[in-house]
Amino acid sequence: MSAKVTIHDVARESGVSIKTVSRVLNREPNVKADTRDRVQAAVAALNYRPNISARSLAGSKAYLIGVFFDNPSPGYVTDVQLGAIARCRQEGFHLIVEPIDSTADVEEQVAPMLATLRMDGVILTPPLSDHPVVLAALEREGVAYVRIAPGGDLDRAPWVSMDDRLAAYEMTKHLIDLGHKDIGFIIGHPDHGASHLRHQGFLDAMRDSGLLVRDNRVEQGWFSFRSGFEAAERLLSGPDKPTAIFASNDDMALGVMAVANRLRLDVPSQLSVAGFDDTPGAKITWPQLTTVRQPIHAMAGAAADMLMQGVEREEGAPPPSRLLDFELVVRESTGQAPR
Amino acid sequence: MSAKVTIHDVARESGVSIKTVSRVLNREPNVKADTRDRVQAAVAALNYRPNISARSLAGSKAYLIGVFFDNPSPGYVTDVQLGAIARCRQEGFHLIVEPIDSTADVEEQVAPMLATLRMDGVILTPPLSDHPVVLAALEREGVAYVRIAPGGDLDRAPWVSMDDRLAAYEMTKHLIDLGHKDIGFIIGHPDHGASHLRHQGFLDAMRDSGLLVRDNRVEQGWFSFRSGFEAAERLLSGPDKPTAIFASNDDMALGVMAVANRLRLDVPSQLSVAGFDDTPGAKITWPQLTTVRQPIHAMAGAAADMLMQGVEREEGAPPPSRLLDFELVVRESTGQAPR
DNA sequence: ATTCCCCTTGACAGCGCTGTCCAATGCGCG
DNA sequence: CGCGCATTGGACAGCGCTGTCAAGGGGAAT
Repeated sequence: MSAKVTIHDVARESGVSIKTVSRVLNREPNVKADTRDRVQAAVAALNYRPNISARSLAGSKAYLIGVFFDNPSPGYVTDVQLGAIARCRQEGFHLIVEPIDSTADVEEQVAPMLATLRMDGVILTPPLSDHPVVLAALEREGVAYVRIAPGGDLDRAPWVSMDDRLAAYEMTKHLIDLGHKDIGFIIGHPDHGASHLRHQGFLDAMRDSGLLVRDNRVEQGWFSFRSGFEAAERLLSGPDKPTAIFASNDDMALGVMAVANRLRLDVPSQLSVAGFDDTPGAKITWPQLTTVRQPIHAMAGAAADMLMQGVEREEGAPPPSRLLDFELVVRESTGQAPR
Repeated sequence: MSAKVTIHDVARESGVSIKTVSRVLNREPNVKADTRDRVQAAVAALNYRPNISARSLAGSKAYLIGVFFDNPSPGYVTDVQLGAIARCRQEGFHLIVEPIDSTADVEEQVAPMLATLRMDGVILTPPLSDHPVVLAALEREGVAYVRIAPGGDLDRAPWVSMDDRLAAYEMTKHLIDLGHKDIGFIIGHPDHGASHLRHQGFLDAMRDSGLLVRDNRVEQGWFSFRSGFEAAERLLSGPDKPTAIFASNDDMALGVMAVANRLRLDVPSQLSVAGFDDTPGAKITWPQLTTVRQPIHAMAGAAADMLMQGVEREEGAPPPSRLLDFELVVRESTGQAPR
């Protein structure tokens, strides 16, 4: 076990006071370049690392960012973590992950944790981005937070998102351009704000192209493979079938593919299938899924950035939020409509 | 923002010294039942939560458990996190996740983090469980750790695992019982200790049944969908095909399924496919994958337990490790061998 | 040269808690 | 009735760092 080296050791080594060491560590101004160099040399020589507990106890920063999730999609979750960590590392911050079980007592899970940890901020992933109890607890404890892809109440707090409506609009357009006129749609989990936006984008594109959306062409799903599978069974039962199905996420699209497979419907010659998210699963199928690439990694990184910079907004001003770009990923699961 | 309530407030409220409050918080003996109750009532009344930074600065515990990973499989990673958290919550511990990029300078990623955070312990997931630089850094910094599914050097430190060899053995037996005699095998990533064990289990089962394993029936994979896909292409090219393929993990098995699909080989009537891990992907395919359920959640929980109890082993004694049970999950991707 | 100011640096007091050590109290026993 | 021991409670000193405040030093302005 390497000996613990403290700020005092560095101070002694470089012949300055501990306060000055603290100054250079925190990149405070008003330190002579020469002094700064000496301290940095000592830090390097002793291999000194400030103790995070001491820093957060004495100071106002905890160097801890929380990530809350209650997301059935592991790919999404890890992507968020990776994106956030990438930015945190550079600033010496660390990530605390906290799965929240929304079916249990949320207040009880969140409140104690916020009080003990006193994190600098937390990143909320859907569907937690819109969870009233979580938001309220965060505000009550005075902990800053950034919502990823919130569904509504956008002025309440800073957020990072992408234009879900536009993405769904463009995907629908892509299908229409391929000649599809009768398109089925599977709505996502109603608790996720994005579900509504994607649905709206679909509807808008259909309307703008003068296409009819029949009632029995829209099914409710829950973002899970199974729900997509079941929705597809309803959509594809009987002789009257749509020529394309646009599912609100990849997992459900995979469910659609499975049904098509079972029904011996060839994708894409007899049925086009489109997903949303570009999860790893999109490539783990054959044919590979046409989908929308969400900038999850970048969104999480941006959220972490905002938190580390201490997102503070002036009274009345809109929260400093960001809308990132998505990308339409056209692969093999969509093709020309059968005539 | 709720006012910060400290241990002093609780002490005043309950009419004892802060030290006594500390005693009841830490469940130390020698506190009269009556006193303990008064203190607990005050804690509840004031909604007091001890500050974790102060605790770890003053005491020897940090209430922080790290999880290191460099795993391409998000399902595995989240499962580990969920399993570990479930146990940590009960004891008031929190989880720090740290992705490690083994292709970059590992020492540089691990050492500073260990020094600043001073965690109570870290959980190592494959392939990090066998990473020499990580193990060495942990030992040098005197940070306890538990390895999940390590490949070798088992006496070095505590671990939690399952019997990978036996599981692969039984899966192979399952295939043999179905009448398969010509079975292909796809080896996992060579850096993962389990890869070797699974391969060995396969070989043992074949030998015990008096079956021959031809050289061109064993392919090297990397645990990724793509590597499984490519291995399957080699295995299934030409007229001389195995009747079953056992892939060392689900992602690769999914790759095999994709190739079978493309080749218009019906699974399972013409080709049986078996995977390993029971990741979410195993159910996100049609037919669903026969696989081995790894007790990932339980393994992570056990690892967290060991760390929180302060795994200390006497000199010479073997580390207090645990082998958990696996389960063969037979679904639709395996069936009777074609005659 | 003198005054003023700003740039640098350091002394010191905590942050909220635990560990150590000692005092007070209560009990059984000779 | 007094002594010794076990039990319980409290005072106090840090843990390693940052925030506050004040002091010293050198240059620009007068």
